[in-house]
Amino acid sequence: MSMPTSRDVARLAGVSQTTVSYVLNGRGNVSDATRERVLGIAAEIGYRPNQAARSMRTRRSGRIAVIMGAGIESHMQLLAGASEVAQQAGYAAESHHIDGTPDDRGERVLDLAASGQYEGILTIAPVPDELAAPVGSDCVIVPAATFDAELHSMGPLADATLIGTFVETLAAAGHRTFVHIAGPDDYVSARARAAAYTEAVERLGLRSLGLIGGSWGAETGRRAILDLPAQDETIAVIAGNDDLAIGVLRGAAERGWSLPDDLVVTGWDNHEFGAYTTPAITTVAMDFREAGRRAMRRLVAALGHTTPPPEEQGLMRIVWRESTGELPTAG
Amino acid sequence: MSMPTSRDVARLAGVSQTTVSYVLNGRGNVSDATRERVLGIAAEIGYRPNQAARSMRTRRSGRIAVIMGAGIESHMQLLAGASEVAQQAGYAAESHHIDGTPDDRGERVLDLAASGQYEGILTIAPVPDELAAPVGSDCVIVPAATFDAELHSMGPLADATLIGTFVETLAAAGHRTFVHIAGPDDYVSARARAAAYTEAVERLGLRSLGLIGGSWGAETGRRAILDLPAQDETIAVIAGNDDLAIGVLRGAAERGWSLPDDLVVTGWDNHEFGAYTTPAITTVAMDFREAGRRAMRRLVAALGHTTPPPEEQGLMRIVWRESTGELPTAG
DNA sequence: TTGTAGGCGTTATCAC
DNA sequence: GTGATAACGCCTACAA
Repeated sequence: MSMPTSRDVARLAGVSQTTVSYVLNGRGNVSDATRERVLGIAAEIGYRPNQAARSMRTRRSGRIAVIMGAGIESHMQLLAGASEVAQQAGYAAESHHIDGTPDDRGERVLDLAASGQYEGILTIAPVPDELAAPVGSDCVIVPAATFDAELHSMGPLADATLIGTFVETLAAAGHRTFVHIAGPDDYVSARARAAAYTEAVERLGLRSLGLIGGSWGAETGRRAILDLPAQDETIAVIAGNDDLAIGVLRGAAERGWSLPDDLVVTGWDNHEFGAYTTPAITTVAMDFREAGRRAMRRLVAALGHTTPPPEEQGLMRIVWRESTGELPTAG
Repeated sequence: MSMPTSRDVARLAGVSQTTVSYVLNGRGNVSDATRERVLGIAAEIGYRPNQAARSMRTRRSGRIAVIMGAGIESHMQLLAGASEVAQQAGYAAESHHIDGTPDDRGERVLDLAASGQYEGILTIAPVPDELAAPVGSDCVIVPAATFDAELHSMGPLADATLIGTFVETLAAAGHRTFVHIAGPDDYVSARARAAAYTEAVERLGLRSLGLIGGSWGAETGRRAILDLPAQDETIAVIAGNDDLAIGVLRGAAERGWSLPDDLVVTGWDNHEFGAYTTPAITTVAMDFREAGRRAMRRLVAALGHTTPPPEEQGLMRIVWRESTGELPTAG
C-alpha cells in the first residue's frame, strides 16, 4: 500500500504521465475536461507529489534552515512566524539549535550552506556580521536582524526607536539620571537599543550613569542595581529586556529602594510575567510572530529573486505600567 | 560550479560509482586501500551525498515533523533537544506551529501523516489522545507526553510525582489548607499534576479548597486568589507552573496578603523570573532539553523498530525559595 | 492538446 | 572485491 504516483493518476485518468505533470504544475495547455478529470482522480486516490523526486529533477531542495540559539523565549514566536511563511511559500523550514558564540554558529552555518541541502538559511540567533555564503554554493543566508550599510538598523527586530521615547517621556516627567542595562552586543537588537539610549540621553543633555550589562539574564539586572552607588535622586533604568528589568526590581528590593520613588525601570518584550510583578513592568510589546514572518519573507524573496514586500512599521507599542508610575495618560 | 556527485568521486578515484556507494554506506566488501582512496577524494572535493536522490531510491524521506503549539516557552527547549537527536540520527526535524485546539492540531497532524512526506511526527503540543496514523501511511506518530494503558504517566514531561513531595513537605511544615491551580487539561502534564495533587491531599487527610484553573496563564493564578474566600489560616497553593504562581503572587499582593504568613505557593518549570520575584518562587527545575531528546529518541527508536533506551529518571529537582519560606534545610 | 523519451544522483541486484 | 545495470518519481524538451 505505497503512495500513489503520478503514473497511477495518469493510468486511471487515461492520459499520459506528462499530462498529469502539466495539470499539477499549471504548465502547458491542457483542456479543461482533461484537467478536471486528472484533478478528480488525484484527489480521489489521495495523490501527493513525491518531494524527493521533484527536488531531484528541479535541483531545488525546497529546504530552509532556521538557526536558533538557546533559551531566548521570543525566538519561539519568531520561529513560528518564519516557519509559517516558509510553508506557505512551499519550503520546509528546519530549525537548528546551535549553542555557543556567534563564531561557533557562523562556522556551523557555513557548513550547512556548503552542504548543499538548503536553499536558504535564516539566522535568528546572532552570527558574525560579515557572514556570507561560501563560493560555489548558491545558498542564501539572511539574518533576522541586521544593520544596513549606513548602520541604520534594519528589520523590525532591530528597531530601537522606542528606547528614545522611553527616555524622552521619563525626562519630560522630570527624571534627570539615567542608566542603561544592555543585552549582549552580539545581538544587533542590543546594540541598537544601546545606541538609541546614548543618542537620546546626549540629545536631551541628561545625566547617564553609563551602559552596563552584557547579557540578557535577570542576574545581570540585579547585579547592576546592587553595584550602583547610592543616589540622592530617582534613577531611571532603561533595561534591555524584561528579564533584566525583573532583576532590577529584585536588586531594588534588596537595597530597600522603592518604586517609583527611588527608581523607575523600563523593560522590553512584554513577557507575561511583567504584568504580574509588583510593581508591574513598563515594557515594549512586540509582535514577534509577525517579525518572524517578515524575516522569512525577506529570505523567500531573495530566493525567488524578487523584492520583499515593504515592511510597514507598527510591530511595537509601549505598555506603561507601575514600574514607571504608569506615565503617559494621553498619547 | 554545481555540487560534485558520487560519479565524480568515482572517476577521480578510478573506481566505479557503485564502489563509492559501498564505501559511503559501509556495505559490501571493499578493500581498505580502495576505501581510503575513495574517502580521500570525497573529502578533497567536498562531496556531499544528494539527499533527494537518496530519498527517492530508499523511499525514506528522512524527515520528521515536530508539532508545536503557540507560546509555551519550554517548548523551545524541548524542540532544541528533539532536533538535536533527530539530526544525530540522520533525520531532518521540521517544526510545525499549529494554533488552536487539540482537535485542530489532530486534524493537521493526520494530514501531515497522510502527505507521505514525513517518516515520523513528534507532538509536543497536545493532540487528541487516541490519535493514530491513518491506514496506508507508515508514518509514526509519537506524543512527547502520554499516559500508558494503565493511566500511569509516561515520559519525563508527565512525571508529576514531585507535586506529592510539595504537598507532603508543606503538610509536614504544618500546613493544612491546600488548593491546586491547574493548567488546561488538554495537557497530559496538567492532568498528571492535578491527579498527583488530589492523591496526596486525600492520602494525608488535608483540607482542599479544590482544583481551579484551566489555563497556563498568570491571569488565571491571579483570578484564583482574588476569588478565594477569606481564610483564617495559611493557604498552601500548588500552582501548575510558574506563570500561574506569579499570578498568585500578584493576587496576594492585591489582597494585601503577605507570604509566607497568609499564603505559600509553589510553581513548576523554574523559569528565570521566578528567582527574581519578591518573594522568589519555589518551583521544580526540569531539564526540558533532555526531555526533548528522550521524546525524540522514542520516536527514532520506533522508526528503526528498535526499543528506546531506558529512561533513567532524574530530570527534575525541587528548588525551594522564599514563596514557601525556603523549607527543606536537610534533604 | 497530448504523448514519448531521457535523465536528475542514488541504492540494490546481479554478474564477474 | 568490484562493476554494469536497472529502477525510484518527476519534469521537460521535443515530437506528433
